[in-house]
Amino acid sequence: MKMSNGVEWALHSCVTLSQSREPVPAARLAELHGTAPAYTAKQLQALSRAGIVGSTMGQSGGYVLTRPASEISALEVVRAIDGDEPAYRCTEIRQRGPLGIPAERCARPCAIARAMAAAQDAWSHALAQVSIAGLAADIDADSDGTAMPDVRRWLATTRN
Amino acid sequence: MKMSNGVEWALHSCVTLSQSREPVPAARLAELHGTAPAYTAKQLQALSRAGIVGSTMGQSGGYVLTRPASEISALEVVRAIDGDEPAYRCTEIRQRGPLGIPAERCARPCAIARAMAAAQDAWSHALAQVSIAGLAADIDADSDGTAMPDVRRWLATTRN
DNA sequence: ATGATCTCGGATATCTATTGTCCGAGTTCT
DNA sequence: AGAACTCGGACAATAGATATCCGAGATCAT
Repeated sequence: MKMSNGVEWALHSCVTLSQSREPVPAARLAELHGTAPAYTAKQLQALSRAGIVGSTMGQSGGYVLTRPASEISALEVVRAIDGDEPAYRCTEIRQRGPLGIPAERCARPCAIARAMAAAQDAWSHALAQVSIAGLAADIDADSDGTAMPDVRRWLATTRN
Repeated sequence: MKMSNGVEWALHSCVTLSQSREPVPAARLAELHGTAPAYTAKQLQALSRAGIVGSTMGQSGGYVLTRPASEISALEVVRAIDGDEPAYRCTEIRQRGPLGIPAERCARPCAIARAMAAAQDAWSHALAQVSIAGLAADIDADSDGTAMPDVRRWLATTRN
């Protein structure tokens, strides 16, 4: 079970965007994070499709969060990048083989699928309670309150 | 985020093995579940390496659970097949780019990594409380108590 | 004791999905 | 009106999972 690598980039991008009211181009985010520009852009496109960020085209364009950072959960970001399909998909093994159960008696999902779904719900619930604003605050606290001001300052800097 | 498809096969195999004290060959399990024989064998090898099942070679050999089914958690099976690496891996983006934080000040994991780890812990905790015996009981209950007796009867049948 | 048969185990191709990249359409500012 | 900069989707390369096969080893029957 492996999550897309782009989730990390997307979450960092959202945290960074939460520090700017002005649009930030994808290339700028890639430069700040030290990530591949083209691929970073791809993740931002996914966020845009999901409605988490809004895009402005043309000169002085870029991406902005569409909602307050406190109202965007980490779960939304993960789902936007990694897809919202559950990690476990039941192939209905119980219906196959010599002891296959007829589909009519399979109203409820398989017990194994139920257990996996419950685990995924616990995972989702944990991520739903983490907001971008909370992440930004935690990152800031880890650096004794210097990280986010530094980001704001760097974003305000005109591209040399 | 997608889990290996073999997890489903492995869990069903464990539930089936919990109904037999005699060794069951991999080919037999594949036949019962309607799965590809060669690939099913591969999953059982992984379970064997993890110590969840024991193997007996030669004629009338096969696989057996090494512990009571009530003491084997679904989490162990998932880890044996899908690997025990966490779904989210931090690339330490905070150390990169123009605002990169020096490694010496990165004693704690990144706040984003912490949130993801907490979610994964919630997921693991949920699966750790599900035992193979519990799954067998639930599957049995879903079929009004006919499923597991049917499996025992089928396993006792000599291969024509 | 010996042979034959059946078992697992690891090494080996195929294939899908993720990763990574590029260029065109559209918009904004000058 | 022109030019430069932006996003957006379409296009290769790569890694991992999927699926398979054959050899090593043990057991049972003879």
